[in-house]
Amino acid sequence: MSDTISPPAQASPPVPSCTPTLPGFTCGLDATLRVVAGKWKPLILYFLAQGGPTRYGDLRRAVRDVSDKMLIQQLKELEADGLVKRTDYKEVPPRVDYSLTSLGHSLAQALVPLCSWGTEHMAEVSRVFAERDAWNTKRR
Amino acid sequence: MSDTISPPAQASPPVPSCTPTLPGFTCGLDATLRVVAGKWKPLILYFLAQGGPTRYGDLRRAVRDVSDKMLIQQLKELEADGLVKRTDYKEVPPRVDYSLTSLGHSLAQALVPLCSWGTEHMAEVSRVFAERDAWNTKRR
DNA sequence: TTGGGCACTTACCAAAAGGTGCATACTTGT
DNA sequence: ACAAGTATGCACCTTTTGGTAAGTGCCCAA
Repeated sequence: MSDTISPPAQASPPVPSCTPTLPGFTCGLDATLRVVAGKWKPLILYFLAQGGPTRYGDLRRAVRDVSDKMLIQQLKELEADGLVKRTDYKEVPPRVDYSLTSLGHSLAQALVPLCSWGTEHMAEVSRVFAERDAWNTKRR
Repeated sequence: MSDTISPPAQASPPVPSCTPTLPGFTCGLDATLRVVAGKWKPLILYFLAQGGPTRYGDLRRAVRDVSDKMLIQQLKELEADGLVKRTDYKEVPPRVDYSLTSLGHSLAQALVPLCSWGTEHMAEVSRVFAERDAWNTKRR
């Protein structure tokens, strides 16, 4: 047919196709993204993946810049999505801790390459963002 | 997975720590997320990773449900971030196509595990979302 | 001559996401 | 007595995000 079959002009292996399996999701990637969408979710997940069960206050201090409202909200969603487990010790000064479920753990694993990518290419990303921000602030 | 070396509650510690390397980013994961944030970006990236250079109209039709405004906007950002390359053929009926840069390709690779995760756990995710949506629509 | 496709651009709006700050009920430390 | 810490809840508000609809300039087909 067409002569345009100059194979992988790019050395990298082809990305496997993302087949739509269930209604409501265009593909697996889509499904994943809905679950990790949220400013702090991946960071929470990743943080929990590194340590064991973590108390709310510790989490709060670890994920700096997060507000109570946001942290609680995202934790609740993660819990509802079956990614984290909340343990309430019903004690007098409240004591609660959060840990990953096995599902949460598996997701955290899947995040590793993203994290690596970011680490490897952080310089480029940083530069690009600096430019964009500079341009934005100049314009505004 | 790691074999059963799980004496403590902390089972598998294969998640490497995400070290803050540059100012402005808490970690590599953070950096990555800023670049792929956006409702359509991962899908665009993933789609471009599967085929070669793609014309705007084709992309538009492929990523169904995306509006012109959104597609253009996200493409522009991806281009500004050095992930996609835009080629304008300056022809009479406009002809433009988009392809991934090597940086874009590497990011697409990093997305593969996320895609797989979603595919593998789509049933769980789907169920959880159905519940949540049902609950929301009842409440509203 | 009208209509459609191409690759956008713009103006306007609704919804969602996220932030601030106060309140709770109880305890411990000063 | 009072402040501070604990883990949240809630009301209010701003910012960000995404969607709709229209328009642009050009060409080709009917």
